[in-house]
Amino acid sequence: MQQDERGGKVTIVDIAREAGVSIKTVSRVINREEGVGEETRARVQALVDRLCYRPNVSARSLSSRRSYLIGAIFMRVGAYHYVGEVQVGAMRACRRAGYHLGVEQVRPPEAVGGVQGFAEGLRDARFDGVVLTPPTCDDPEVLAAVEAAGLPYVRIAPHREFERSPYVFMDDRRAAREQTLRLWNMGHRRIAFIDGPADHGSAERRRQGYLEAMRDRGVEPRPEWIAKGEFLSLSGFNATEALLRLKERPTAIFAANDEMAVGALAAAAKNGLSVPRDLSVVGFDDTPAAEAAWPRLTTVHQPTAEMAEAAVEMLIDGFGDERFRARVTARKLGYRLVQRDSAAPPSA
Amino acid sequence: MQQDERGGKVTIVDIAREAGVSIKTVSRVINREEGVGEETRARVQALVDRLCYRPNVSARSLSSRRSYLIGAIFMRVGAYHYVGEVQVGAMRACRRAGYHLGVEQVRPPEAVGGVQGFAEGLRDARFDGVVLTPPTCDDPEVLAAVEAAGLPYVRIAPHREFERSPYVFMDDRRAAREQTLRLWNMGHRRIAFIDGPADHGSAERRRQGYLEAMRDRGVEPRPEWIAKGEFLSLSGFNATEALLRLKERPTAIFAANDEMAVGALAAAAKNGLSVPRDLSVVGFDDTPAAEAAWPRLTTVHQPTAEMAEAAVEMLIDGFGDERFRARVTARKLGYRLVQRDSAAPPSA
DNA sequence: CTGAAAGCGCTTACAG
DNA sequence: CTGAAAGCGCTTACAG
Repeated sequence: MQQDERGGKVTIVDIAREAGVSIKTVSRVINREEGVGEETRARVQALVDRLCYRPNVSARSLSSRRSYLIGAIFMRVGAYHYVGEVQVGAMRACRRAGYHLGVEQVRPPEAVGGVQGFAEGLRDARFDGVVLTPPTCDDPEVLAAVEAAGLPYVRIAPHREFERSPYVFMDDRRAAREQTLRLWNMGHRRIAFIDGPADHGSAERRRQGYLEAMRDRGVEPRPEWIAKGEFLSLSGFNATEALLRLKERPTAIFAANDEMAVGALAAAAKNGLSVPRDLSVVGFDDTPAAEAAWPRLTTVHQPTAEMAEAAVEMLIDGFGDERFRARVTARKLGYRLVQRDSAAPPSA
Repeated sequence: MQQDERGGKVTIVDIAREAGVSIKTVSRVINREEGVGEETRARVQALVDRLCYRPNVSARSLSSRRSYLIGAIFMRVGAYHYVGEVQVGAMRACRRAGYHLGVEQVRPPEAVGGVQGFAEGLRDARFDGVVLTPPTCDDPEVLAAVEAAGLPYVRIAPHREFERSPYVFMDDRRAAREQTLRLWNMGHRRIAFIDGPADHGSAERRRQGYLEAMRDRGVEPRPEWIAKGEFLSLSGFNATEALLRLKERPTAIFAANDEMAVGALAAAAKNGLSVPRDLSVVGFDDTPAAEAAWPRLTTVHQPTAEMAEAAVEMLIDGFGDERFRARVTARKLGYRLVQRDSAAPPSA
């Protein structure tokens, strides 16, 4: 029982010797392969349990050419709540399949180094595959680096080149359309939109949904109703201040994400407007901030963790498949309108 | 140049053959070991560059017993902005040293599975060492699991057993004391405190700093001035509503973190109070939410990314050292009071 | 300054 | 149903 004490030192050879079988048979048992006698299997398994045997992952990786490591790729890891949600979902799927999760960051275009450092890191990160989160999923340099490294990948919510890889998505455009119509149906006619950053496809899709809804109702939104935003709360604040300075104020503001909607709430407070009485504000994503805001934010629930979970699942499922890249697949997850307290019919 | 095209297929043997040296010499060059002739080194290095040779990490791990993987351990990955900041700092340190970052989650005590699943995952996550973030850094079961796995570890902001491992910290108590005195010096006397969850040592240290400051000034805070909180915005909201219902309202609220302070701001708005005119609110951490709140939040800057960076550095530096656990070290990082707009002298 | 040998702990490919 | 052999691509320990 010395092996026990030296922790992790037990090898397949020890088990084989004790069980009186070859290492190949032990290998079969731990990998749950077929074709092992019932009695043999039980004897080996008992030894494995008793000696707390754990396969050495590096050895397994070396001979099988698999690392059992999945990479999640982010830009701006520190900035968004999104990152944590993605990791929660990705870890769920990893754990189920015996994989582990690694994290890599692509420096944003404005930073020095940029994609260069990422490409180098990717080579010795030894991932079996990676999941690309927005906006890296639409970045040509990132895609080129991942493909050059020969890594299978699944994209989360890509905006372009849908044939280029499997991906997971939800219908942002349709959700934004419904979100807009909800305001319309309350009686709002001057509905403004706070846009997201140019490199985030979701912002564009949500803007399109907004435009589509308005046009469906016969209204061409004025250019000044669409304010620039950066998906950060402060940008929502500034955008709202600008919107409130218009001669004909909007009666409702649709922010392309919750963070900006929270900023909009703050700007309303600063300007002495009571939400939703004087101004309706709605968001998108349904982050914890939406629930915690005052008034609580009417928004759209995006199943972020579930999307990441599905992406990792697709990735792992595809590992058996030679033609992974060719076998184009997509998984669509549903959204849900969340009705809270920040939107109401316009007064007067 | 066939090897080039098959990407990553170039091995140390290929380089050795081309260079006319042994694989051991190639190994020396790629690991920058001493004792290689200048000309030999140059010749080998040129080949490495030309053939885009990258060492196979699994092979290296198997023979050297190092994975070049660092694990960051979290509880509630999805909940806090903190998680992203830690990862940013940890990745900085990893990248400098040629390491990569993996993420593991400990299910909170309330979840099924709990530490059990974590301990198992840890065994085949093959980390060379881990960084424990609050509150995992004070969880006896987590510490036991990490030590049982034989992993070196560094804790971030632990609350107990400082001799048990190296750690990184900042002086929460002192910072909270200063934060409280800042309110005192503005003229506030009824200063309330919103506490954090019981398993977060930082909440306790901040509460102690608050109490210390008040007692220094000869005031024993009434029990009802200390409200329960969970570090989440909604709990700050609820705590503030309760505080505002007291017969003798506090004139200032110190929330143990920014998220709760933002919730406090929302509760003030709901109750028709203008901050800071009718109520001062201050936070702790200096997250992006603090800058984005309205009014912008007066808070304390905690160098989260830097603390994580330092922790990973200490971990990697210690790998050479046999007596890592024995060589107790700690690194202290500084905080910074951040003056914004949510605190002012009490009116009247 | 350089190298030959052994070995890390598994899986693959094949044989029976 | 089971096993012997080879090999994955490096580093370690040793020799000269």
